[in-house]
Amino acid sequence: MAQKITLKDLAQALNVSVVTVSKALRDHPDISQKMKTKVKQTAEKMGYIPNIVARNLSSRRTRTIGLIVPKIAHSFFSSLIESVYKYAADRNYEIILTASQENPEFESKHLLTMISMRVDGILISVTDKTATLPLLSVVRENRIPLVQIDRTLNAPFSKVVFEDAEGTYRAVKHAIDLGYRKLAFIGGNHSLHIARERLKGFKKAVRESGLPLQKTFLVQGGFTEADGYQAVMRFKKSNQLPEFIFTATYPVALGVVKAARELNLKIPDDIDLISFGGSAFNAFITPAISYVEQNTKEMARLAVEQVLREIEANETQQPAELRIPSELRLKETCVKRKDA
Amino acid sequence: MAQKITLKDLAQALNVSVVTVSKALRDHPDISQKMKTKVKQTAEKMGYIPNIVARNLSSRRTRTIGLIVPKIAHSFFSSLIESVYKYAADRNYEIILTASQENPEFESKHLLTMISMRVDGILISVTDKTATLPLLSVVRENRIPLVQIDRTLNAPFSKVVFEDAEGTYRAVKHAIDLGYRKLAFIGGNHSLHIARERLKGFKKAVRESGLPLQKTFLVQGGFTEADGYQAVMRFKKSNQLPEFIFTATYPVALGVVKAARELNLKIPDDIDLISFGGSAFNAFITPAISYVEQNTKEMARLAVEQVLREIEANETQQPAELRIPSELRLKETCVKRKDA
DNA sequence: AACGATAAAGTAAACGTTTAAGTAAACGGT
DNA sequence: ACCGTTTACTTAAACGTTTACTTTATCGTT
Repeated sequence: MAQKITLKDLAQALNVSVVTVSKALRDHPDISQKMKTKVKQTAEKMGYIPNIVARNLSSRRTRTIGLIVPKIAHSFFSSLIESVYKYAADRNYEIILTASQENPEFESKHLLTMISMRVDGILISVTDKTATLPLLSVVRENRIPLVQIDRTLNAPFSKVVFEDAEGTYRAVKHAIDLGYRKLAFIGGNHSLHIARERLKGFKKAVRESGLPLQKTFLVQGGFTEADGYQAVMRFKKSNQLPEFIFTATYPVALGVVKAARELNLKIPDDIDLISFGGSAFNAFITPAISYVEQNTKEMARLAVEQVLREIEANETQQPAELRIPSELRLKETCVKRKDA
Repeated sequence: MAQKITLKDLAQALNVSVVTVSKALRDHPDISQKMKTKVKQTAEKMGYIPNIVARNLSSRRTRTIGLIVPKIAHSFFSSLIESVYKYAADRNYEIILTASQENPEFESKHLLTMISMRVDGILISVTDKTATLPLLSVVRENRIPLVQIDRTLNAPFSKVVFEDAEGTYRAVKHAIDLGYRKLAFIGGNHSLHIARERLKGFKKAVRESGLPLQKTFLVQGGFTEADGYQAVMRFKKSNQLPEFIFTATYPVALGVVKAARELNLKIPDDIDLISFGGSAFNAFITPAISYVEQNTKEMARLAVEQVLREIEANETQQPAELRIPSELRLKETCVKRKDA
């Protein structure tokens, strides 16, 4: 077999029109059962493989969803991605994945590529530095359904988020109940909803307990291991160590662990810790970090469902905001009373 | 802006032909500098976004590489994927990623989808159960460049692999030098090159030392945490515990750790361990597992380069086999003499 | 026996590009 | 002044589908 078989080749072999073949293969009601089986048989026999590119151009849809995430090799995102793929596959959609590498420039470039590729919808979780995303207006103008996941901006698109404030509040309250008084928060860029919400939950818990909010203990930065590491190192330098740290992500928590080891601070005895989000590896880490659970599977499910709902609705919908409860999972940090 | 701007719209606005616009935007030498800037300006002004689907159909190439892996949320694969994306981006290629979920059926389905999408080339790392991949003949007939990565089959396509036998050999030899005598190997399906090679390296080290090869200590299975866990549990049940285990992957090693904890066996004192492949989290795990390093970045680089070489060559090439040295990284397992 | 309805096909056009093959004007060398 | 080249553009066709519309034959009703 030298050349690719096309509908035309099948049509010639069967002595029918191209459209008949096309319809037969798609089980269109126009075609008789007899013809359908005949067409399908010869398609099989001749090794016909449909050209999806041509189909996409002709039908003006691609059955494809673009997925833009900041990182792939990252426990939260890799499991989120995995689940998005699964739910999309269930609905017969393909996923085009790109990683912005926490770089807003790449992010914009990839978003443009997605539009160029004519994806039917977009799922995006922005970088930890993204303040605005000007291309969103292009997305809007072209009426491409877009759903923001977890790391969201203040923009008129649907969102799927965790109960960030509530989850953080409960975790910090738990720490206060254990007797901690010097509480720190290591979080992210304030243009992101999750950074603001998690901080809000933190502040609420502290205020409610009548404790002071120490400015130097509220760290604003990125969401990476390096951010956690640097924050602790700065605490140390200024000779002001907190008793408890809430980290806005699991990688930040690992950075804290790393810094603590280098500084010879014992966790949980010298510094205790809870993070927003866990990891498949957490059970193997000593001490296993207590965390606010992020149900990535559920998040993926809701996001895929929402974007497909918007794709399949003909008119533009009101943006939805879907919230996933986040429960505290106590492991080996933050489990005993400070003075025990 | 209601409708998408096309080349035709630009051509009308500029009063030139569609082809002139197309060529101008692509910096084709046919077009004068003056016209190029004029076209580009109005394209910018009118918010033109190229339709990649139409381009792909017309040009019969997609500048896209299909990447099929068994798993995404897996330390080895997620970093491999991340690097593949980077190197592809450097060369202006897009990646279409799918995960077979260690399921050969999905794998075949995805491979067919890739062909349907007319990717220019394919990178594949097969599942831990794949024995043959019949669609490879279709890939061959259609002259689609395909490069196998890490988990390879015996098929006439280029491969990028680690020095599996050598790396394993050195690790096991190291264990023997430390005084271990009861050595086990937990590996994968023998239809995979890496399973055979790693086992070969293991056997070579054992034989060279004049030690016996115990059949019950050579476990053939999958590459997951569950496989490692079950293997140890079976060792225990048969009352035959090895002193040292070499695991063919890092997840298998984690399974061993998990089983050891449940059985109250101390690592490295009761059972010692080296795995093929590490993880970004390894430094946080106690004890940090010693491992044979897999340089995923280099593997990705070679794979992307090789597939692009084959894409850009007009005729079919002789399959290449690229091998990446694998060094032993000693961490906290397998570092002290057995009788110390 | 005539009629509209239905079933099962076919024809024409379109999707938005690129590639290949012209064409007309300007240019340069002898 | 002539002719071959080069420059800068245009025209025509193709990529492989799908969608919208049309045609023809068949069938059950009255």
